[in-house]
Amino acid sequence: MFITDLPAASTRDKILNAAADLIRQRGFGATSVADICAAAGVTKGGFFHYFASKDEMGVAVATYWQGVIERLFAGAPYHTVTDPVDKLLAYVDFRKAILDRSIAAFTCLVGVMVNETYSSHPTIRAACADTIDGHALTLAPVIAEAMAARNLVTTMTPDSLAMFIHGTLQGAFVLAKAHDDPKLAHDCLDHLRSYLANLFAASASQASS
Amino acid sequence: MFITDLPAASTRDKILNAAADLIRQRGFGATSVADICAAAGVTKGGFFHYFASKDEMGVAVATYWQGVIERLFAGAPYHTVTDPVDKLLAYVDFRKAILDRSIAAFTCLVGVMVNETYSSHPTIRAACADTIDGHALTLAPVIAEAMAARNLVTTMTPDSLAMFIHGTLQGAFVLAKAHDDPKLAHDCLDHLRSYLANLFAASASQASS
DNA sequence: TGACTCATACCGAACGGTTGGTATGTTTAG
DNA sequence: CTAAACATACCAACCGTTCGGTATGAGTCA
Repeated sequence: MFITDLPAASTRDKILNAAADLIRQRGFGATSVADICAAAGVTKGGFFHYFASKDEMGVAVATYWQGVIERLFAGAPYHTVTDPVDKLLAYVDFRKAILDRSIAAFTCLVGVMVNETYSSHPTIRAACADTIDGHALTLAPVIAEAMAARNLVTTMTPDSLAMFIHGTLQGAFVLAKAHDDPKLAHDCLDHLRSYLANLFAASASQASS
Repeated sequence: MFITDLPAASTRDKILNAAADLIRQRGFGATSVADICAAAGVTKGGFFHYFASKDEMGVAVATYWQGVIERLFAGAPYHTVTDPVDKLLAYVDFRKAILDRSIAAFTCLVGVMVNETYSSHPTIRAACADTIDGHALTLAPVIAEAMAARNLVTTMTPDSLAMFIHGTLQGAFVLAKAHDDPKLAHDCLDHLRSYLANLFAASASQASS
């Protein structure tokens, strides 16, 4: 979604919301602080009252973004699914459902930012990494449960699969942007779903106990 | 690789090489034409002799990049593999082998550019899409062969799987950048490999004729 | 051969606009 | 009254772009 649409509590949040939306459309370097101020309904004085520099604000949005997606996924239906494998698939289904918005609205902020900053702005890069991990690794426990439930014997770790899922998501976003069409992303998630389904279904036959 | 290391035939290519390397590190918006000129050993006058604007040069690099990866993959060992399934897996192995360079050196130019330009520079976006498709869809025929060879019955199309593979690659790059560590990318490609292996192995049992 | 023309390749100073950032207010809340 | 929360005005640096210029070389004609 466009988080600008949400009611923003503080001025700081208003700035962060506007920045996140603009950066997702144009990237970090191409959005000026003047643009952000205009979108947030604040002047530069207000901006630099809360952030010492544009870069510092960059790490702030990356961190802020973690809270945004936390709220977005908190009420998602996959949480009510009991079987861990089904819950994992329901997570993918939820991500698919989100794709029914405009590209700029379902795309990942930190995925965009990290491309521009990973070598020149280490602090922003680190904040992006934390945000990605913070959400991605919430899947690790349900993956671990799923492995146990299906007696999956493998060298693969739950963390690694959780990161793969989110890597695939990031890649799906890139393809959708390149073609200006969410269909590519849908197809990618279908493949991801089928990978997960096969992974846990195949081992189900060799499960016993 | 850093394509700047390659011997550049023309001045135009020198500019394009320098631009590609810089953009992969900092992004399109953050690399100035002055930076590009300095890296290419050309002055601004020379730059604008070949390109009417920075944007026009953006679509030029995106197109130029297609030739670069064509040359990179032309001599890759996976071409000599005869069995289509093995060839597909060998392709993934080759992509894994490439990850043994610095992040800026194995990362995808158009994947970076499309993030910053998909909504504001339609022509650059389109050029990026063409470049991605141009390489990704070279896998479609071998996937089609693999499906035929293993009697795979599915609604999935070769094109869709080819795009999924490259979506996964793009996502792997994002994760590697976020953590400043190619290990994440390696893990992603391992999962991708296992998806492909299972996909074509599972149907082998139900293959006959 | 040599003078003249013309096109291409490239240089580098300069321009107007924009950028991130600052210095200095003025307003508001406690 | 004080301090935080903003607004206004402004600056130096940098941005993409322009443009007058030069160097080189190929083509033409006598």
